[in-house]
Amino acid sequence: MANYSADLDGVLVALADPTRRHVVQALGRGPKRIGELARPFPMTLPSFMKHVRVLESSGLIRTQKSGRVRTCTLNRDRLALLDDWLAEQRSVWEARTDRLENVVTKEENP
Amino acid sequence: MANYSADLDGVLVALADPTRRHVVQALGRGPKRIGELARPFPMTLPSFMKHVRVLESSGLIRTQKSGRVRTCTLNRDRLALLDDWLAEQRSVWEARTDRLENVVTKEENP
DNA sequence: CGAATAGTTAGCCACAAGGCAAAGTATTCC
DNA sequence: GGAATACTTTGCCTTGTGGCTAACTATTCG
Repeated sequence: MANYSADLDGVLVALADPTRRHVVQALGRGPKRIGELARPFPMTLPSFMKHVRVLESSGLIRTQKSGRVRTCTLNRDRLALLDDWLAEQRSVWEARTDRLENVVTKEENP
Repeated sequence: MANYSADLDGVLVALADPTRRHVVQALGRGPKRIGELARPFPMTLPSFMKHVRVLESSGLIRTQKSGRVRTCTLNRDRLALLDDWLAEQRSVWEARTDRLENVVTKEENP
């Protein structure tokens, strides 16, 4: 589990920005170099690089430099953290729904 | 669909904070009044209220005042936006995996 | 070698986010 | 009616985020 909450926090902070979500989506189609990734966005390269670093430090992507080119890859495992959290929430309110149904049942058959 | 991206943005921004995630989790167990919700957190009420407003404007919770008490309720539909986005990502990279498998297959049977 | 390419570093700026204290407004209780 | 309760509003402060320009450091191509 290794600090689930802090990790989840990083992932959510990273995804709470449209540019970064677009990058995640683009990388879903396969690895890309920085320049290629940056092209669609109306911002300078240094600004774009900040987003890349946020994504990298959240663990959502990995990057690797070979020669003068840096290539980015999506790390799908990290998105599972979100799945897990959502599942947890669902389990919380399903438990509650069950309790409510018990109440209703008891009222129906007193 | 009504501006899916902006809505998703609001939801993710709201969830990208541990305090607000805890509130969502607490409300999963049922509606609660502001004071009750705020109690576990080491911050003043005005600060806490800012979080409540962020959650409310993201649509993740609804609030309603009766007398001097404001009650908060979780709006589960909003979490579905996240489910949808995750499903979309999965479909993107599953499509890619399929393409890769085609390549492998072609290489195996040239 | 020299020029073009691909990032990177450094430094700056504006504004949003998250926190506080203090004072204000309804409600509700005695 | 007066005191206690349950938020609300105001105003302020610090830090973090996202963006820019300009200058710098490799690589690679001709």
